[in-house]
Amino acid sequence: MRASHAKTVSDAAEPEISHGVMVDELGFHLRRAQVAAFKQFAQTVTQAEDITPGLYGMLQVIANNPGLTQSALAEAMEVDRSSIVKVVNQLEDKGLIIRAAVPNDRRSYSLRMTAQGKLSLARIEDAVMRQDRDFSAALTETERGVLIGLLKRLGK
Amino acid sequence: MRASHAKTVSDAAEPEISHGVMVDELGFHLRRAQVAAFKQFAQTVTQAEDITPGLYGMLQVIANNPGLTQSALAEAMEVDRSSIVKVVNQLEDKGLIIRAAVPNDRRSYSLRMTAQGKLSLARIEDAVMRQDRDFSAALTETERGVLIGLLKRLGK
DNA sequence: ACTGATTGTTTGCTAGGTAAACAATCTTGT
DNA sequence: ACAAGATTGTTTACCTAGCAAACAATCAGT
Repeated sequence: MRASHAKTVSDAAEPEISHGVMVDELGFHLRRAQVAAFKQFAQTVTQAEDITPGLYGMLQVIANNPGLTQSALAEAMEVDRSSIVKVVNQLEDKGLIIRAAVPNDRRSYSLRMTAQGKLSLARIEDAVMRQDRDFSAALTETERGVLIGLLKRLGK
Repeated sequence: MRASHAKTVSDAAEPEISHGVMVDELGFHLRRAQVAAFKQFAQTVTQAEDITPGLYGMLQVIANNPGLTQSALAEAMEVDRSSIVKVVNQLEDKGLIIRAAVPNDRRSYSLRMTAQGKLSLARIEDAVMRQDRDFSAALTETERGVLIGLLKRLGK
């Protein structure tokens, strides 16, 4: 039984690809949705504000936990300490944050938003909010809430 | 108002990191859930069957659309044609699929499962199903269905 | 038979992450 | 007080997964 060469029936150029049992897998749909969200983010927020989802997340954590150290940030974002370095470099190069000295510890840096960083984040937040709403435009407000609620309960 | 140095109140070592407005963003929770799913997949399926989520997806599409070409696979998976090459190489090296000749087109390959590939996929599917259920163990069957249904409607 | 499109591949690039080693610095046990 | 050990940020090397462009081989249409 051949699945290809369906063009004898109709000249519909659509592929009609089957995904088998994956349509019942949560992980599959999770990945699909996430990739789609990422792409849309890139085409809107990244385009306009030159910030990636990762950088945005870091920025929010810094903004909401002023003075935290790089190690704390790494732990909060669940990435390696060494991964943080280039991220912080980028944000500092953009003038959004600073590495401030920590009074009683000359090893670590205290991460803080700059004035410009706060202004930029406000603008970025706007763009992100718009994108986020756009992305879930097919859902009602209630459904959106349900979805977030369910996502929160995943993964132990 | 300082957010840090809470250790004067109690010696709870917990970080208590705030994520600000991100807790209301769908994209944030989507990413979190997906990363968690990926990690759990790596610790179970990849561990036991030496297959990544990406490879598994490819394998399913090949299994369910036998004879499709690399370009068709690329389009189905929404990745570049050139990205497919190493994936197909890996799957072929593992003996799971073969690049078969296409009768009237010497340019393209017809991708098909090997006998061993079919056996392996059956085992892998089992592991994936278990992982997928495990990952959503906190949800009822109904909730799981609702979640998948909502995810399907996202993204344009 | 030419022209143009398609297919698979290679090469070079990027983003994001890990792991190990390291110097500087802090902390702790005795 | 101080040696031993732990932490912090950094660098380096490595890995995966993706894109983009160039390319030879091959096919399709006129």
